[in-house]
Amino acid sequence: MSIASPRSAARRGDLLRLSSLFVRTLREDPVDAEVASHRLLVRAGYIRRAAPGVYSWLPLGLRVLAKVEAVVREEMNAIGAQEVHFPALLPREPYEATGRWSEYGPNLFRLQDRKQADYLLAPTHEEMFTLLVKDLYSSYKDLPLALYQVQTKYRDEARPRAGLIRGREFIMKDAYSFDIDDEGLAQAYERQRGAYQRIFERLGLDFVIVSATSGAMGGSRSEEFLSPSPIGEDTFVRSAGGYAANVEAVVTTVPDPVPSDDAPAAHVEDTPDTPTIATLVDVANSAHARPDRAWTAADTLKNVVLAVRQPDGSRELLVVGLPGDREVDVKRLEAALAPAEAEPATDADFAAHPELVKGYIGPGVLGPQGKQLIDAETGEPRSAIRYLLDPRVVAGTRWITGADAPGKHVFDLVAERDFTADGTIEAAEVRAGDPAPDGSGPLELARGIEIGHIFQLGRKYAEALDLKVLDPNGKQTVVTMGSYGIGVTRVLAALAEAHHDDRGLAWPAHVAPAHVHVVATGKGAEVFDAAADIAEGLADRGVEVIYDDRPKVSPGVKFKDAELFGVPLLVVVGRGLADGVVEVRPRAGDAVQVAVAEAVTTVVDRVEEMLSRNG
RNA sequence: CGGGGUGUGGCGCAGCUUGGUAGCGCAUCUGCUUUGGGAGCAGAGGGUCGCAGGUUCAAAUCCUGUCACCCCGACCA
Repeated sequence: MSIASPRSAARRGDLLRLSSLFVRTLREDPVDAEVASHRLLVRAGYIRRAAPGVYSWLPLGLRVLAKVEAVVREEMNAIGAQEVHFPALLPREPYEATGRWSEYGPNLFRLQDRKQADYLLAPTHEEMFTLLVKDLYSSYKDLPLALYQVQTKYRDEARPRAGLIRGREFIMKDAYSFDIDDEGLAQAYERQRGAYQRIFERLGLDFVIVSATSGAMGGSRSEEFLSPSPIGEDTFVRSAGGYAANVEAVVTTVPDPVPSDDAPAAHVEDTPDTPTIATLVDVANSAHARPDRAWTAADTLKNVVLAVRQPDGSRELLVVGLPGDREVDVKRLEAALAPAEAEPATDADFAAHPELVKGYIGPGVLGPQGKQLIDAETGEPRSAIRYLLDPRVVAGTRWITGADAPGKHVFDLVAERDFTADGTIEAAEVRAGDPAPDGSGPLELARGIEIGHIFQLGRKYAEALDLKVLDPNGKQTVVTMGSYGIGVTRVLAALAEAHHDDRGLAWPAHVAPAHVHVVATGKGAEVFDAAADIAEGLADRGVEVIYDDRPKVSPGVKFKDAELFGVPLLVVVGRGLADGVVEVRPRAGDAVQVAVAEAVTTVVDRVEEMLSRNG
């Protein structure tokens, strides 16, 4: 079904007759479909749900999928990556070796064979790629190497949603690079990055590249490709000056220290019934008003108690201090603490630490200050709770914060002068208007669908699986790897999200299931004959055609179906035939009348023009 | 895993309060009419009412249990 060049006419285009095409459109939205891509792909008969997060592909959907895959393959091949194909069904052992059999947790589909041997449905294939290269290659002369596959992946997502956007079975292109040194890895990464840009450009999909945290996968550099969309699950920031990042990766701009020589000494004040920031600000303004302006939440230092759980299971308390007008962003917090995880402190935690007075916690009992406290009962120094500050709390800044006693707060507590912490942490939420880390202006927040992710894995998997080659000096050297993924089915969904209206899909020409949709309206044989001639003529010239040859179907239904399918160019053969003309109109646009005799030539030109616009 | 909700022909739903012949729209099939924006008339086929147990002369409906699915929050292409 390749998109044959109409010019060459070397190959006949597909001609799909709706009277026999395996498709059924739905007039009503499926009740479980919330987002446009899901709703329209089901209604237009591209996909059908088979199980939660698992979809069957019908002819039209499969055609679009194949086109997306074709673009991905062409660009992968163009940078010298070679296609392989691993099983989706894999034995346990390789995943045991890297620890992922257990680390992946409940998201891994596990099963047993008749001998009770453990298997899994692969969520990703790092292990297999690494082992395959290890099997076959053993010299630096074999490198660099880049391999990829287009494969079905399985993840038992806690909550599949939004149709193809987050499924439990999905198609992913995953590529891996193998290099002898960091420089080689950096080059491989850049090649993949370039290929990704070309892929999404050719597909007609807007995207932003944001720097990302590499998270549990380890590694140094990592970027995500996001398709901006309100229904996206990732929040990212960008500035007018070109900065873009996942919120997890945003580094706070640290203000300059504030001179505090003339700051008043810290003083404790009565602030009864002020366990929250809002009540504290109210009381501060009524009972302890400052002369120049009103107190705001930004004047307060909020201390949030958390429990941090390390991968080895150990657990310790942590207090994060941040301006009272900002919330803790759990994703940023966990990214900052990775691989440890954070959880809320429990009542038992507070019971074990009587110095923590809920609602009135201050730096006085935390971190460096806490180490100086002597436990009244034992006479020993207390075990101080680790205390990390938001980077905005720089030397000289003045705060209202808890005095570690019920109903009391400290005013004019100056950072560095009156208290210090064990360090800083990027845990506060990022807000619109915050400065970009690179000075390129204020940030705006937006949502995006993650359609690709590239990162420099480094040597984690090569070490775990002992992938080494001999270097020029005859020494065993661990190979360094990169990993590059594109969610192919998700890309298709993102395309549908980006290209639709309230009447249906509206595919870019390169991925549409066909180039032209020919509709015959009317009942006379001459209409169908003329439409069939045009459809055949177009196919002969290499154009892919959907031809609505259904008899006894009203024009309204045919138009509605055509709009639902989303083929970019519509040709209507009907009432104009008496005057020797047919209508040619784009999916969204105005119709032009074309003489029947010119129809094929005109449409071929239009198709060529559409296809040459991208890639 | 926490919260909310729903299970009735392929799809969308009513019926349940107050037990008594399973219904409507779309889709499908037949016939006639209709043919430029989801046609009309007439007829037809298709349902273990999620599952199990209980109450009852009688259960889609009441009771108990269970399973599944969907939606909103913590993970990822």
